[in-house]
Amino acid sequence: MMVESASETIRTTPSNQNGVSSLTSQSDGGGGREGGSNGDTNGEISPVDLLHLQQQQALQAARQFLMQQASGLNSPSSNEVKQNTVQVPVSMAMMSPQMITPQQMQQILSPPQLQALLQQQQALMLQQLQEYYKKQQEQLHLQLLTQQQQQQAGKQAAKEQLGSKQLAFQQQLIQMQQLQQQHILNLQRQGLVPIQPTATMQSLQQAMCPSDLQQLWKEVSGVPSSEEALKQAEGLDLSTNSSNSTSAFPKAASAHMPLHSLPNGQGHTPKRDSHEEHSGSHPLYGHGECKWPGCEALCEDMGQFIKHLNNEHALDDRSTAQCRVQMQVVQQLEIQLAKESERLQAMMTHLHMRPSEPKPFNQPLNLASSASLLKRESEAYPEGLPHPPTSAAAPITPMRQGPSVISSSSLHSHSHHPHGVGPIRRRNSDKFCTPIASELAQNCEFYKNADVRPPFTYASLIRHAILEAPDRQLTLNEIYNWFTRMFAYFRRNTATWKNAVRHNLSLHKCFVRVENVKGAVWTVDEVEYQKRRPPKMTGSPTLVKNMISGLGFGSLNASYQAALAESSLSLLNPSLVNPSAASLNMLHVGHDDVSSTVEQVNSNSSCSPTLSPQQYSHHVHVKEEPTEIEEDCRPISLLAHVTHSLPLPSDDRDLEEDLPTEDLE
DNA sequence: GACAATGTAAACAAAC
DNA sequence: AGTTTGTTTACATTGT
Repeated sequence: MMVESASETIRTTPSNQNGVSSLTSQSDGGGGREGGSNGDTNGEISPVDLLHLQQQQALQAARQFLMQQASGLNSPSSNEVKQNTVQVPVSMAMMSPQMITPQQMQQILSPPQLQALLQQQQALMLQQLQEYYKKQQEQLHLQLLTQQQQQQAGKQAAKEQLGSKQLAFQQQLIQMQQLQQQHILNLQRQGLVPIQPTATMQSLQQAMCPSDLQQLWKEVSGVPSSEEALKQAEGLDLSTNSSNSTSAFPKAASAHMPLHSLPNGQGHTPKRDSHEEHSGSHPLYGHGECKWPGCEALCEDMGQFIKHLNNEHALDDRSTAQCRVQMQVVQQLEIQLAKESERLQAMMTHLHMRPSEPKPFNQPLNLASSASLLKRESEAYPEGLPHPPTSAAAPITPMRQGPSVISSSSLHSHSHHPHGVGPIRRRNSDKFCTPIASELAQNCEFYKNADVRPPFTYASLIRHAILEAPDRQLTLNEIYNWFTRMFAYFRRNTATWKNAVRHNLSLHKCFVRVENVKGAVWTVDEVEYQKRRPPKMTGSPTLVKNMISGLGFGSLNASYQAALAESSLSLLNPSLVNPSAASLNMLHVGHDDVSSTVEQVNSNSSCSPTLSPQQYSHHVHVKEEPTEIEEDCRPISLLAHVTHSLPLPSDDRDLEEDLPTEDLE
């Protein structure tokens, strides 16, 4: 009985893949009103009007600024159908073809890159915004001063108006702030930025309030059409209405989306399809809620939702405004991404990191390649874990490895899988001597919190988990725990990845099952593990050598390595990193190549191959509960001095086999 | 195109 | 009886 799935029922249903095939252009007639002229206001030419004018100019500037950022908008490209609507966790903001989805970004870029990129992004945008706000404020101050002077001058007539003007200014300021928040929000909404729920919620709430949106739109979108101008008078009412109709607005809806729209394709960012009325699903409808920005109205079924949609989100000012805002959000993100991509490309080019020849384009491919490059780097470096004797070749392999390690493949693969969890081939790590440790070490926190699929294969992850364990052995359940503990990503789709884990454990010889008093535990047979890809490099040792020393990589390698090592040491659970683990676990098993290298490790000689896992576990034994990060009471305390030996040379000395258990195999 | 590595799904069976 | 753990098989995708 396939009980298996029973336990993890979850079974990511989203088989619907991504019903949302197309992002059909936001028809919404959006483009329509270009704004500029809002001739609405009155007609006297008083100082007040002058002020008003200035004000408008300021606003104009603001609009332009925003529009500039979104200038890409015009390019209809962004509307093209994205086949692999893959569960883009983020808003479809990134759906533009030339853009990579955040998820893809995540997979392509290493976490640190991602973070850096995002931070840059944010910093940049914030900076811009802040500058702008500053200017605005200054301007307003000036204006106010002027007003005061005028008041003193005795123009009482204008007094009232001035008062209102001041109010207007204030509003403007507020709006500016809102804009700013909105901006930040947008970034977060992408899902690219690990969000602090609390902070985000606030900004979200503030930013997404319908009425705010409306105002925002009015300011941002430039001048209202004549029609709007007419309605403007009613504007206030309208907004109040809106807020009534959707009283509950602010929070959940908006707050959820960004947070949960994750890889699994549940990202429901509103997509305005004109022909959405599809039978089963609607991009704006999910989890029984209306996903219209800022609206979380509950709708039991499609019918009700449609009704709601037509009633509450009909083609009116508010909806249009919201739509516009959304559009801008999307555009801005796209633009920003493009910029960053370009920058990255430039950087890579500059650093001669010819991914695969810097392609003139800046999009995906490059990113992918660059990513792969980076990956390779990481691969090339040692990680907290020791390298197998044969590793001499290992570290290098990656280099000779073609340019595209990850490439688009991983990007597309998803589409085939119902679960957002596409077979992401990050052969990178596991293949050659897992750089996992370093990667992980560096981005430990990142993976823990970000719902990003780690760029490692199951095998490498499992191995890492096991090696990280105090006694280098874990029960299946512990492995599971490790996964969930270390990766936010593995807190979902449990059925899937757990199955994969089991599958990997059984499939790879490198994972040895050892019967223990307390049941069975899994250990890693490093030799086997390394054997996995013998054919590759084995060929030309000389070549290897060359690669190591030659290719300026050597040096880079070293330093980078050191850095990585250090960081990993500090970040990673000490017990894990410490070489002792390595040495320990490699209780030598005298193997050809290995043996040679082993000499260095002699220290451990004590560990006779006879040390069976059981015994082992006996004295160190910690199992039971996922003891996590505790210091393993391991007898051997090499850590002390070895700590920094990580940089290839020493550690490289491979680990040997882990335990004599191989026979079990 | 063959092949290896990897990921996912699923069927089964044995152990808990 | 229901779960968990393991093993296998099948199939798809990618990269070599």
